[in-house]
Amino acid sequence: MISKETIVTSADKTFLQLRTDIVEGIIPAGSKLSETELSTKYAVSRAVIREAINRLTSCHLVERKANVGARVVALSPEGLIQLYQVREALEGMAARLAARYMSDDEIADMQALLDSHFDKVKDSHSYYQEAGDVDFHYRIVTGSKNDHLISVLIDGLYHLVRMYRVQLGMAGPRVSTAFDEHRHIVNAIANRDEELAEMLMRRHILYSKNNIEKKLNND
Amino acid sequence: MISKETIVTSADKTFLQLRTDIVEGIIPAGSKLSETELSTKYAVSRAVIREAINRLTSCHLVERKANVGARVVALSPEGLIQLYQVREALEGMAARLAARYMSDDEIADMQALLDSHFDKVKDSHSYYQEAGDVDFHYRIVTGSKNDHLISVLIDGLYHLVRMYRVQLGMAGPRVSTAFDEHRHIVNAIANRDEELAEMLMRRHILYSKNNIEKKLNND
DNA sequence: AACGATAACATTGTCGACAATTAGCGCAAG
DNA sequence: CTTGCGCTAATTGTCGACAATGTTATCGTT
Repeated sequence: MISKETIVTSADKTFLQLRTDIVEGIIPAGSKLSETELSTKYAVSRAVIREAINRLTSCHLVERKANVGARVVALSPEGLIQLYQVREALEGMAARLAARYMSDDEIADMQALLDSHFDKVKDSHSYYQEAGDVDFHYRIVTGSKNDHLISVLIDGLYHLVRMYRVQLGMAGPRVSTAFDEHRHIVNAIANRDEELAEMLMRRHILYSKNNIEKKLNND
Repeated sequence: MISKETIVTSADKTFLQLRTDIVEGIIPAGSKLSETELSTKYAVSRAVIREAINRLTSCHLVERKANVGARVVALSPEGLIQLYQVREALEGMAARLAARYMSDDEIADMQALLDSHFDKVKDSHSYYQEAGDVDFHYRIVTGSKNDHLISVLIDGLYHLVRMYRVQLGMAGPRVSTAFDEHRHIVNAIANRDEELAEMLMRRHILYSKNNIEKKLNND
């Protein structure tokens, strides 16, 4: 995971900049990444561009072929499905481990977060609160205390998820139902019921996938 | 995943060399990786060493701090537990997807593989057949047809697993029991029973973890 | 006109040098 | 004796140039 203190080198900044530009679609999906071009555009040497691209490659945001170049990944229905398959496995396990390892204080904090989220949802009814959703999943993942889960999800998959959300323009509705699911998951964690926590999280992600697929087919 | 055709650049070779040297313990766990030192040792420029180290960082085989340097990861009981937690989630899902997506031919091949493995185990009784075990898990993972699962496991976690196996000197016994578990998993996949396949794979990995933990405590 | 070889171009891979940052050491002050 | 400051040495970060590879356009042949 990358905190603000770790952003020190020029390569760090360029990596983050490039990543948001790709996720937000400023650099289109599937487009070629020319090293020389980017180095002039971002005003850094080719070496730092190369390092940034290599890091993006390990996030699966770009693909690179030797002696040919790097391209931003292409978004596809199959890619989305595969992404959610992995999310289901990993976040399910994260919920299980969160039920095992989160401290009572952390759980209380998460419940408070959910309450404040509820107030916002209650007021502006149809407004999709992405930040709240993201916050919730972050807490579960970090609550697992598992470094692999944390890095794979937070440094890797979540950015891809966001890329799909932004570029295929899916900002739910599914607010109130998703909120109830969050509530149930937190309750299971508070009860230290690992089995149920994992099961509910997997269902939650499955529903989310089905919802997105439905939207994909209707367009 | 890296096939033989993709090993073309000097950085590729150096990366692979460094990786095996780390996994096999030739470069000790926890030791510092000096760029200049390695560049003379492997007879390449510092740039390719840096690229190799960066790739190893995304495999979680080394950790890097800005302006300080890179160290080989330290092996710890907690690290091993976390590793197997992720394996359980990912390989469980891989088995589920293998039951869904593997072709009948692929399944038949895997059954044949298991038969040949059985013959070898039957003859030399106490011999731990790591290659067979690795082969089996590879087939399941690739059978999932999920690029994320494939790359995270085969390019990443498996090398860490092997590093623990080699350096903590755990070459099972657990041959015959593990073999039976493999057989059951393949049967579930052949029956297209996703639920059972996932469950059996998760149990299989849990048992394996418990077995290793037991050996760790006895030393 | 179509195809293949070849040469010119553009892009990536590799290298050595310089700049920036950190770690270690010695010295002085409290 | 301990602590804090500053300097030196070593390591990492960044850069521009050169080498190797891939791509494209041109030209000649069939």
